[in-house]
Amino acid sequence: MAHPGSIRVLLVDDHSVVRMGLAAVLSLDEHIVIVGEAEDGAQALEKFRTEKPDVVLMDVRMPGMGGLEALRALRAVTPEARVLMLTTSELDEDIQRAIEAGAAGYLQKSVTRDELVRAIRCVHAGGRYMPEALTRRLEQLAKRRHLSHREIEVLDGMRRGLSNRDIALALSISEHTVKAHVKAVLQKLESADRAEAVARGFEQGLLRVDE
Amino acid sequence: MAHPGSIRVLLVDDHSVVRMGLAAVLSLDEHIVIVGEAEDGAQALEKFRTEKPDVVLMDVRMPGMGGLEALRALRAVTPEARVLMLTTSELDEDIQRAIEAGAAGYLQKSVTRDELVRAIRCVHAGGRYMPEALTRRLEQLAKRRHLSHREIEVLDGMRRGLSNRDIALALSISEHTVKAHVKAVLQKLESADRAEAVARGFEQGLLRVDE
DNA sequence: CGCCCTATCGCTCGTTCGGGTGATTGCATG
DNA sequence: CATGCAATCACCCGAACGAGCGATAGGGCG
Repeated sequence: MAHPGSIRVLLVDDHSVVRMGLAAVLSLDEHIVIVGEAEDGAQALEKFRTEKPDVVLMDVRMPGMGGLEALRALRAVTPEARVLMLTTSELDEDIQRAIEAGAAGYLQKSVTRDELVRAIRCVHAGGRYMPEALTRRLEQLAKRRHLSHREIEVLDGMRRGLSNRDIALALSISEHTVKAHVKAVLQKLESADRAEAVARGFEQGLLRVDE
Repeated sequence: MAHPGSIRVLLVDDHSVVRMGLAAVLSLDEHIVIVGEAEDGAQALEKFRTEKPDVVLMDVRMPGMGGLEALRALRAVTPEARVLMLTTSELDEDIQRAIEAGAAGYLQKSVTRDELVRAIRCVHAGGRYMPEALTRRLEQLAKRRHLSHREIEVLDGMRRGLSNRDIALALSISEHTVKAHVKAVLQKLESADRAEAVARGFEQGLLRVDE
């Protein structure tokens, strides 16, 4: 190692431009050494085994094995791995899942060089790093009433244009019960009708575009 | 200019990491010179006036004035401006809009260094650059019936949970007309009801999560 | 053991939705 | 000029929706 206290970093992002950018930004700090790059989750696991980095900088969205899966897989094998998640999409409850999955921090790609370096140092030192804006979002997410498993299934039925009766058939329950669930969904999502409920579902990440 | 045939490039992206990455990638080519960077649309217009770049590399999504607006504004004043749009979100009909607004090319950030440089040269030479994958998407988009402006307004009403009557009030038209629009939307989106239509709206990028 | 939440089922009733089938105007494209 | 499309308005009607009242049974938790 070039410096005694150097921090060995592994970059994981499917966009080469972003990797180059991170490398360019981080190479300005003499304590940080890029020991490897990976384009997807599988490569990340591979590189982690061979390079044993101190900190992993990982994109959330990647083709194939996504960042969250990779994070979980990594933590399952090596719980002491320090992983800083990076993202472009700010408004997501991926954040929550990332934290639950054991991320040591969560950053947006719009971070300044300074904040990025601070975050890496913080994480390397064993701490957690979370930008203020995101902690605020987290609180919002915690506040929001969350739907039960059944209610989400019903919401998904609505999304697919099914009538209450058809949802009932699909779930093998009575139409009355479906209506009860629909009512609960509408209340919890503060929606006037199923159309708005579906919209809220998308907005809050309960429903996803990629099917 | 360092080289006689050098291409003067302006970078526009709100993520400093991406700008650094692009700068790092492009500075490897001796014919390309970064003459400026901007963080948003307004800055881009400003920089364009002062620097007169040959090619503008612009992100689609930016806070404040988005990339598309900036593109339109730029082309309105300087129709000969050569703008290459960059994006992370692959599945979008922003592409179509970008082309309509006069973009000379459309790239994803996952491009290789090689392709990026080729695209810049191509655009600088007066051509258009469009990755194969995106041309295929464009055809798909062209196939799909697209909603009129009014129909999208009505769809947005549905998304907000408004009844036909309320949409009518909001748009200052009769409820009958709204029903006609709703019917057209349901047909075009092949939806059984407004809930599914809203879902399709999100899936096809007609409606956006960020409000 | 109570308490809360979830899932399930039941009924009524007014409102809204969406299909069917029309029409007219205006604008643009060919 | 004809054709097509968007936007506007109009009527009828059955089916679906959502509100407002319920109830019962099971699981987790203090």
